[in-house]
Amino acid sequence: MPASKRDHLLATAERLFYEQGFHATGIDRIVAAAGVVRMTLYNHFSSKEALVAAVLQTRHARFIASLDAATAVAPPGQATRALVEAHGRWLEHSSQQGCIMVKAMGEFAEHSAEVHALAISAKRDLLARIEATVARDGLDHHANLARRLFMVLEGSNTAVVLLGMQPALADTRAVVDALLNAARSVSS
Amino acid sequence: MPASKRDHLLATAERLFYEQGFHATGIDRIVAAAGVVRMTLYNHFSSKEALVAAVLQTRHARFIASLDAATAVAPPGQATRALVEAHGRWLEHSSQQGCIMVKAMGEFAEHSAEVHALAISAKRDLLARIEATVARDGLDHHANLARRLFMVLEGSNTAVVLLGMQPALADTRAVVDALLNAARSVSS
DNA sequence: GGGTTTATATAGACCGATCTATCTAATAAT
DNA sequence: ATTATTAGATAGATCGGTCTATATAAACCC
Repeated sequence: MPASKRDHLLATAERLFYEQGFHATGIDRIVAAAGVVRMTLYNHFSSKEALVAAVLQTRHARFIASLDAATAVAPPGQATRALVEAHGRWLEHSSQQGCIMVKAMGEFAEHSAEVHALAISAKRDLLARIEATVARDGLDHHANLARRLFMVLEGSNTAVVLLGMQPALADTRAVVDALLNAARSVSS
Repeated sequence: MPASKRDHLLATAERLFYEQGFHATGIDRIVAAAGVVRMTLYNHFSSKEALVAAVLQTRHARFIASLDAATAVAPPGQATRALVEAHGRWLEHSSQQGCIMVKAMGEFAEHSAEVHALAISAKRDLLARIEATVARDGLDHHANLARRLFMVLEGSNTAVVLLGMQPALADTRAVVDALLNAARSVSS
């Protein structure tokens, strides 16, 4: 009972795009790695651009689902920290080499308005989630705090590559703590 | 007195690589934009990979020079903030669409060990500069603090694209303030 | 200065490889 | 019978890189 060829193509393309880059990954390599033939891919996706868009959409859906699952069960007032921890777990098992949306922005800013807009909206989606979570925890100045937490999580994406996973996660927690403590006491 | 063709090629390639991506920018487009002929490029650079490496090196040298110039003239105890401000100015006039080293890591991780190592070492160079600057300001736990400041500056690269320049810079300052205040009072 | 070497740039043909995408015909699977 | 998949040829464009022949111009020596 293998998953559908379409799903298998999506998973294979996601891995190759993420590891090798979008433009550097040809259709032939994707279909070869997926063990299907080129027409099977074009049967499910109208173009490489459509395949890239589908990859980003499905990956983003998984990401958001994992964040939502974590915040949903968090104790009152702990949703923000739960979101940060969930983000850390996402880095650990799905994003050790940088954020795929950032990579997509870099490669498609001038090449595909659709893909670029998709990556941007994924990031805005994350920011909106952070803002809603911060508000739910009853923290003051939640819009300001949310943007700053967002910035820290963005930084942790790169820090993982440069500092290693465990230091990056520890430093992320430390910076988040500093922000949350400052928010409670000072309310800048 | 036009700059040398080599310098002009470097500047043109840097702009195109940054805006359009590395793999998506062909040799033909670079030489056409630079107004030179194909062989002129290969006269100065042995391959596209060598051109990419040269672009990253010269850009990084400019970046580091601007940071060093700012910290060199900073009042005692203010070098860290001066570095953060210098980084912000770099974003304003040279890096409004993400960090070129991050883009290079994404595109060359599996395609060029040389380019990938160069981008990594540029980031480590920045981290080392932050660490030296924090130490010069006499701040405690300077290695920990430096890694966290580094993470925040990495986040600001992406935040510029998603939030706009001025909000990103303001949020960067706010997070840096929270870290520096926490470092002085709590020494975690 | 005049003539000659030397380095740099131009123009453009050329190479094999790869790129995305399409087409048809045969073959499985439901 | 219908749908999905395979196999493979094919298209035209572009890729990075090489080659040769010509032209320009500064550098050097007498």
